[in-house]
Amino acid sequence: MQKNHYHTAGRDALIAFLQKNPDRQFTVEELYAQLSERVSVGKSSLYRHLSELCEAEIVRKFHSKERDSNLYQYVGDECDCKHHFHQKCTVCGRINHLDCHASADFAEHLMREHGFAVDCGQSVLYGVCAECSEKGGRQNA
Amino acid sequence: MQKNHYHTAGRDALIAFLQKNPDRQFTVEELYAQLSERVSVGKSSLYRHLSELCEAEIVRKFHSKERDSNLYQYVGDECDCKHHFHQKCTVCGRINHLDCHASADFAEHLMREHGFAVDCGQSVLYGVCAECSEKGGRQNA
DNA sequence: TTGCGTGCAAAGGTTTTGCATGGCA
DNA sequence: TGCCATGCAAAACCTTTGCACGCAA
Repeated sequence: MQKNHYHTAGRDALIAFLQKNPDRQFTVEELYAQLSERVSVGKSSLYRHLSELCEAEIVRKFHSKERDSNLYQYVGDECDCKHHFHQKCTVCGRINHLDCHASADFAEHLMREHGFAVDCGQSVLYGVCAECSEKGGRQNA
Repeated sequence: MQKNHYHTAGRDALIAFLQKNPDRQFTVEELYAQLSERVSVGKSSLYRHLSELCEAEIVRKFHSKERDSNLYQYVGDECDCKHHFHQKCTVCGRINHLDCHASADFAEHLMREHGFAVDCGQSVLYGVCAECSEKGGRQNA
């Protein structure tokens, strides 16, 4: 990929904003609201950028069941996300990277015993994170 | 839930069809095409039924990244899907239930080491299944 | 007979596309 | 200067909703 020929204000602002919040997800609407405060930007351009950034795997697109909308999150380029699973908390929405040998072990088990070549990068484990568990219970189903 | 007062042809046909293909997922469009061959059915009713069946956890709604559309799959009621992971092949689209101790072991590891209470039922592992691997390569990215 | 379930059509929300303009190199 | 990227508006798309009718009980 990597076909962004020109450097433009809107694009830079979008990437910078996402990059500043690597552990958060945003809807297009939220990104539009944030960015249009500072620079002139249209939603169509946002969609175009996000779609391209997703292809380049710099940004990831999620579908939130709770909010029933698409969310975007920066995942960086140097990320070794292809080699570990991701835990997504269904309460707070945060995504944690599971940098742990068990990840690799489990992937290997899947391959050996089940012939299944799991793509860790794509696979998201849903559940409730430690913090939210401690806070007691589930805010939302 | 369980509030279906009446028994109607359209509803029965939908459930029967999904039940006959427990390992496959369908878009609303596909379901509409299949069912409208046999019985009179409108899309709005399909949406209404599916939405209700999802609430009752008889059907599960997935969002397919590849096809970028919502898919529905029968999961039954007696299903112990809450206790094992699911493998989804990104080539053929099939979902396999991972009835295996490693599933539980991994879930326990997540809880013990990471304090993460994973919800297996919601968590889908993406990858390429054994069959598709043997067929060689990837039909679609 | 009663009232829920239905299909149709229209509305609603989100995402994509066409096109002329403006900005980057 | 040439061409890409942009923004606007319209279109396309999927899903929900309103409404009058039909069918199950």
